Amino acid sequence: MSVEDNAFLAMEALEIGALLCIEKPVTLDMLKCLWQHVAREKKGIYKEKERRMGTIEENNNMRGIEFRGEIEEEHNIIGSGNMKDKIHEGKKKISEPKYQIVNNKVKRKLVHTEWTQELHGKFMDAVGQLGEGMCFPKEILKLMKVPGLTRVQVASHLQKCRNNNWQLPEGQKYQQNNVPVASLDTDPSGQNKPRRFGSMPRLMKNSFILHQEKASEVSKSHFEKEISNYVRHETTTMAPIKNSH
DNA sequence: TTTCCAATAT
DNA sequence: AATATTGGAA
Repeated sequence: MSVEDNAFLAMEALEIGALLCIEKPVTLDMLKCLWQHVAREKKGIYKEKERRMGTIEENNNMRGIEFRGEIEEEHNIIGSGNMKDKIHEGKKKISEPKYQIVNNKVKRKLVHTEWTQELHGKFMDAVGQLGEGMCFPKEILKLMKVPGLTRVQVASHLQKCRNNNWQLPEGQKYQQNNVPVASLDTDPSGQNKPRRFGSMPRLMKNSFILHQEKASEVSKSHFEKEISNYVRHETTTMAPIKNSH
């Protein structure tokens, strides 16, 4: 970056190895474009020619690189990132930013979080702590303490779980730390009207079944009891299952 | 203003 | 199928 709008300087920088020369002050617009150059470089589609020649093009305050027309930010999100090169950040599996070259254009690849057994376990723990009527994405997120995880992501997962529509991705076995069970209505004041919001996800049935398979007699009966609690709860305060065609 | 959440998109 | 995004409502 330079305050100086100097073509010669820019060329020199490019000779030395700069990918791009931009003028100060950097605009937000400009910043939004930068990733494309990184992506390009990574893909090795930089031709030495372009470095030396495609210079003095005045383009959105950019020097040294022509990007208008040739590279366009493509907002279409492609495919789903293959989950291979993941890195672990805290407890959340995230993917590195990914790009893909299609038709000589740089496109962003979709990156999404994978709800692993561990992540889901934390989710369920949080849900269990919060209890029926108190399960809001924001609160769940807070209790989960997973760096990088967002409220919206939790909300999406919560939706799936509420609809009993979720299962572990490929091959992972489910195992819970705590067993979150909607507590029975023990509210003595009797003012425990069903809440419109914040309902607890209903994934417990499956979990119980998995548990029972290897559970001792004692804990088995324990689970059965919990199930009955759950069932009762379901019929009293759960929203009806939406029927899909 | 912020957050929810069902519907819908990818 | 799983996760993300949207957009009206609370």
